[in-house]
Amino acid sequence: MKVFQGLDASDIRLSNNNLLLRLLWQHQVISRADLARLTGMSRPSISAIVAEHLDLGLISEIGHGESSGGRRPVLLRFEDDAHLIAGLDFGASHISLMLSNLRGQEVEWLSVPAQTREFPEQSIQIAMDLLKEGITLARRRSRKVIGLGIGVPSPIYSGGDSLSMHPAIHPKWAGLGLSRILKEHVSIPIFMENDANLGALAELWWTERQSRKHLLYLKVASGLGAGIIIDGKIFAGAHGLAGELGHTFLGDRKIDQSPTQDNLNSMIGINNVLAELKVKVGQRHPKILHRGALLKEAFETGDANTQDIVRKFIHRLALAIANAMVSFDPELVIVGGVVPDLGEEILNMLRAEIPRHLVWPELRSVPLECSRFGEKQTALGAATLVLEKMLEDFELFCEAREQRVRLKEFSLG
Amino acid sequence: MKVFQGLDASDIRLSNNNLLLRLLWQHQVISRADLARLTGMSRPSISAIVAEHLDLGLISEIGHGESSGGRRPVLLRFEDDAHLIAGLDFGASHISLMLSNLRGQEVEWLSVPAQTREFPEQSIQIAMDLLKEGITLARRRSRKVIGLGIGVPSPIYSGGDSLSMHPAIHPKWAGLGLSRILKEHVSIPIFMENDANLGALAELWWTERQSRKHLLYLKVASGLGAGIIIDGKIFAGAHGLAGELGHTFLGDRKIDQSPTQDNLNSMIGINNVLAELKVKVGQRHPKILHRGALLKEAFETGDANTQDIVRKFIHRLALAIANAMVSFDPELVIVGGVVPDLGEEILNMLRAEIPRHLVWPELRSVPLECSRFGEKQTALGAATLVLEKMLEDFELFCEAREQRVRLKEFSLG
DNA sequence: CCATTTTGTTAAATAACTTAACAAAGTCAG
DNA sequence: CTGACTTTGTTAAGTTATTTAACAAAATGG
Repeated sequence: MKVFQGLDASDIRLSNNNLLLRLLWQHQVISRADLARLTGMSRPSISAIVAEHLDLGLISEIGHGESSGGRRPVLLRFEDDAHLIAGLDFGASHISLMLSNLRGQEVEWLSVPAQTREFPEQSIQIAMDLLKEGITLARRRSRKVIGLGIGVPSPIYSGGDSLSMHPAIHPKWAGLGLSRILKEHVSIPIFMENDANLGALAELWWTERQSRKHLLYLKVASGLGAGIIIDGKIFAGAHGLAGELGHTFLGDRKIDQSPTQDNLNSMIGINNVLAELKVKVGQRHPKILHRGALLKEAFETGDANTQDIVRKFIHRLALAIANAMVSFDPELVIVGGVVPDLGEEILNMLRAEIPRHLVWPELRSVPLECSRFGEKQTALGAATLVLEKMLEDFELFCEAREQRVRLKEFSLG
Repeated sequence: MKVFQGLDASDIRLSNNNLLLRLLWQHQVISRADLARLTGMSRPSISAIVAEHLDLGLISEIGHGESSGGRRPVLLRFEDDAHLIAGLDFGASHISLMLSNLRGQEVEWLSVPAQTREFPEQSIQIAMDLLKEGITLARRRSRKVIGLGIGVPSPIYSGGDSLSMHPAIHPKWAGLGLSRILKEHVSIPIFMENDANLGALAELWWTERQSRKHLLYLKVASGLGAGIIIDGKIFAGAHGLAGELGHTFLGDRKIDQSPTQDNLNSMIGINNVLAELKVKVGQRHPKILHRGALLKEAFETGDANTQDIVRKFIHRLALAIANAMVSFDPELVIVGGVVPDLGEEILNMLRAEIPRHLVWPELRSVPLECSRFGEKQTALGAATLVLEKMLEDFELFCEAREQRVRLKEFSLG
């Protein structure tokens, strides 16, 4: 119904308000006169809106800029540290919380080992505790946490009034409405997304790529997941399943095979590859993300057979990436998960093979880069998701004034 | 730069103007009072905007509706036949022109055999002639053609100031800026798109599916192409290559194979399948689209070996569709090209196999339907593209008042 | 040092919407 | 059949956000 809503004068103010906030954020420091030039709006209007933002403390006047032949402009600065954002990551082996400022800069980092897939209740308890600690830390800095982003290693499942892990791959989470449970205990805006999509979002926002409209992020870990950015936004599909490339097939598959066999998750998943290499995963690499180094080591020190297995892995990954590129036609491909730890030699094999599977010149010259945030990728992406929503609709800032945290009351069963 | 433009009062009017036009179009017949309720706008505002549309002749008052306990409402009707739209299809074997009204209803249909891939200049000449004839026919009905949509069997290539066929797969079209050439001779708004995307658009708009946000259209003809609708809009990717699924790979591909071998185009393309079946394609089936019937016939009358080949074809197609579904996560899948002519038996084989490759329950219950517009699919989609643009930005209607057609002057080299 | 430029503000004008009031045209109970 | 009530569409006045025009403050520069 909202779609068919007519606009009135106050909607203009809302829209222009958000526009100026975005521009102030983007430019960090800018004058009213420049804002007027940038937007085509008149200086009186700019002044009126800027006054509101000054009142709210999101920007401040920091003195004068250089004259360009007349009166010197007053410089406005976006206050990156006005508030904090929480990014929560339900990883495979850890639950982590990042507190970031409004520029995606890490302020606090907390991480606790946890088997999220196996122990949902315990995981939620850990998340609550982390959140509580994060809010305490924020308070110590006299800052408020204005929003919470949550990353999960699963497509987002919309069950009833809540978002949660997908029961098809997280059966023990079935019936646990994660977003609802958290909402009952934290009264700030909450957003939830798949980890690969958040990884893509982090790359889009924090590595000089905000101008890219279409971006493909491939996370190779225990399986293969894609984060898809279309028109600068996460694309999740009709049921949150878009980009679940681990559940696609490459080989000459038999009709009677189960869809959990022989898919890209099993062909490309790092644990399967390490198992095939008979590499023991010891205490040295408790985090899946760090198992790329094991593969690198095996390749560098192994015999011909070992190298063949690695080559086969890279071959399949190259095919999967080429296929995904033709499907989504991105401007940039970023590979995350274990890939950044594979080392230059293996990476160059990958970079060399992909174009061999592409007919289109445009795609052959699409850059392939490594993700840069390691184990913090998802948490940072989760914080970024909150920031994105807030720069989009500034009213959320205003609503999120008073947060009551009642974490102590939490207990399941 | 336009992105950062601030809004002012006249933008509200523009937006509300378009909103009402869309609603009038959707409802076909509706009163001012209902429009006010639907949009949340006040009745005086509605009246003011409706008056403008009445002036332009896009709607008319057609009497009174039923009373709901008070004064009877004046009913407004969208005038579907106020203008005509041209949809031009550069097919593999034919060039066709559809004139449609503003409801996607066919008014004229012209089609001429042509080898577009081989003879670009001749094809353009044919298209010009068709367009000229179409405009003449429109004039005879005292109607104006207010926009031209063009469908091409190629990704759209943006070279310089023009859109054209992609030179990588249409080498003879290299350097021919199709949209520019046509723009020089027809002074109405022109839009161009890939045929699979237009097929998807036609399905979205004209078969009670306008509420679907994400839709996947798969055209199986000489190759495999996907039309992708995301959020109700065509998704073409960064270089117009999104959904070129014929250039992805399924089998256990060798690293040194060329990307033009062993891809889905060759595995699923109808001509290759018919060749494997040793079916002679005679005069009976000059159009690729109609070769589905040959496959059906072969399956129904053939020996075990023949049936196996058809089964293998369906198996591969099922895998390709399942993979595409996991990638794009649509609400609905529509198969076009030769598939609608394969008959119920083969279609049921396809419908039965796809869910076997899907883990996600949501995807297993996504409907698979056949496209319904046959050889007119692309031309209808092209006309639809124009309509979409115009309902989105009504100003295009106003600009397209005076069309000067100088088709006679056209000649290449 | 004075004319010119640039910036930011104040005051009046403009454009689109809203609300309030009203007339027209209908329903419905008694 | 009549009078109270409802619904629709219009007119007039009020609101909100914008714009333009005018101006003051502050800097440049010959």
